[in-house]
Amino acid sequence: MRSLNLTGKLPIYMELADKIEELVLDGILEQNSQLESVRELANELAVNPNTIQKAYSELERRGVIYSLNGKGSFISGNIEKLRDSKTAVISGKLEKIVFSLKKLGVSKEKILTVVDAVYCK
Amino acid sequence: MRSLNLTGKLPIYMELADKIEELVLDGILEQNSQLESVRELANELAVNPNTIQKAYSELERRGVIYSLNGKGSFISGNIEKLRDSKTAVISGKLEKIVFSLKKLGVSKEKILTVVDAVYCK
Amino acid sequence: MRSLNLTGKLPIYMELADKIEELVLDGILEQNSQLESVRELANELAVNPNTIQKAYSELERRGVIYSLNGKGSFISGNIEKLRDSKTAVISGKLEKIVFSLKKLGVSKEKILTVVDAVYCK
Amino acid sequence: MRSLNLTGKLPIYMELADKIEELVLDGILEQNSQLESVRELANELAVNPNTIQKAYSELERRGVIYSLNGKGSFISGNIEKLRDSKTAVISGKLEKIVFSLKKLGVSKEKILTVVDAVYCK
DNA sequence: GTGGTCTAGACCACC
DNA sequence: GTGGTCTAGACCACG
Repeated sequence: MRSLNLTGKLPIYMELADKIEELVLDGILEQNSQLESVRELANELAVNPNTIQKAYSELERRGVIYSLNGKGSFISGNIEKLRDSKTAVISGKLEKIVFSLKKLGVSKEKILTVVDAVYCK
Repeated sequence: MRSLNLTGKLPIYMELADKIEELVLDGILEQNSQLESVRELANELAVNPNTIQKAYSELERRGVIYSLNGKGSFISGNIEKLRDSKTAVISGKLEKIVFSLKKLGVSKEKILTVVDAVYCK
Repeated sequence: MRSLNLTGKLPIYMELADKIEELVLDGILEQNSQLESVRELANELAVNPNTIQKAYSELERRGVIYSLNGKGSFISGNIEKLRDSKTAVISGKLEKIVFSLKKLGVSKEKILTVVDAVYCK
Repeated sequence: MRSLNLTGKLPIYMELADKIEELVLDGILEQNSQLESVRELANELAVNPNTIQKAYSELERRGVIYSLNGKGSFISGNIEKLRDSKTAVISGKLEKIVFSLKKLGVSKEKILTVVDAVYCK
């Protein structure tokens, strides 16, 4: 049985949604492939089906998955658009972070060092 | 009367604490100077005193302020340490952000462009 | 093999019924001609026979087709009446839509422009 | 005690959300005014609080209301944008409707008559 | 079997 | 007091 690795900072359904979204964006879950059913996953993770349902609803809202009544839930076939919008969001966060560091007196070179480090890892 | 400029994403006491911390780190509130009393500030901001109290507690926990029983709350005299720890925290966030962007297929050059843009602003 | 072009907003049996009704009203399926059997169509569309059955029931309910026990299902011979009732239904929807737009502050002229555009297309 | 006037076509939480949105767009509920609490409304309408919660979540997602933890839920202060997007959606529906009527052989003049009738009402 | 809705009742952080 | 999350268990339409 897989477990959830909860951070506890976010509600369960949100962490689950984020995790699945990440798997999709990383290409680990293939486009149009079927997800586990609400009940299956609820059973596996020892979580209430309603919570899984909420996670799936959130993912559908984000366009990460689509659900067919009576058939199941499936990974979206339109991931590029998703990836673009997510990139835009995270770039926004990057700007804020860099701005904060600048205000704290961190030099540009120091930041570039961090960026380099991550990219060489 | 000053107002709060709530973003609504965080609890009020947290936003208030963040704001005060920022004022301290920016040098606008001087070291060892006295903060307004809980009741004064609550009155000014039209906020429940409990909320102010919680914000002050949060700031004390972070080491941004210290409280003297019966005298009031004061800005910490050791801001450098504060600035360092905050820098460390934000650098950690920076790493995560950069890692996410790398996974999304964003090139290092694109990131450097964003960093440059912020530093030239 | 024909496929379904599912929109996903409606249940499959409903989308199928709508599509067949449209073919009838457009005169593509001729009056009193025989429809494919439930099993044939289910096979062609790779859909559960129950779903086809339900679509046919829906069409019979609407008066679009009629079924003869042991012989099969046939397009209704009285399409004009059908067209009239459908026109009435859609006109009702039109009224609601126009009323909504009026309440939203859209001028009559703006609506007429839209109507014109569709009719000149 | 107010009642719900359920149509039964949509889930309760959706009908409720639609109804409240309508009241907001009609200007009956004023901007930034406070809504009844989840529990109050649940009690009034004899519906489970979770259902009301879901309706409020839906409205927040649409930008019709905003919720402050521990304070309550409030009508959005930015209704114009809402009205515009809703107008766009309904205009799209109008096009589809008009197109259907055209295909059914309804003349443009007949449609204009209906539009006139609504606007003179 | 599937997703989705609803109820009942508990718990939490926040104000 | 408030909104929000979660569990447990039931019911429905759909395929």
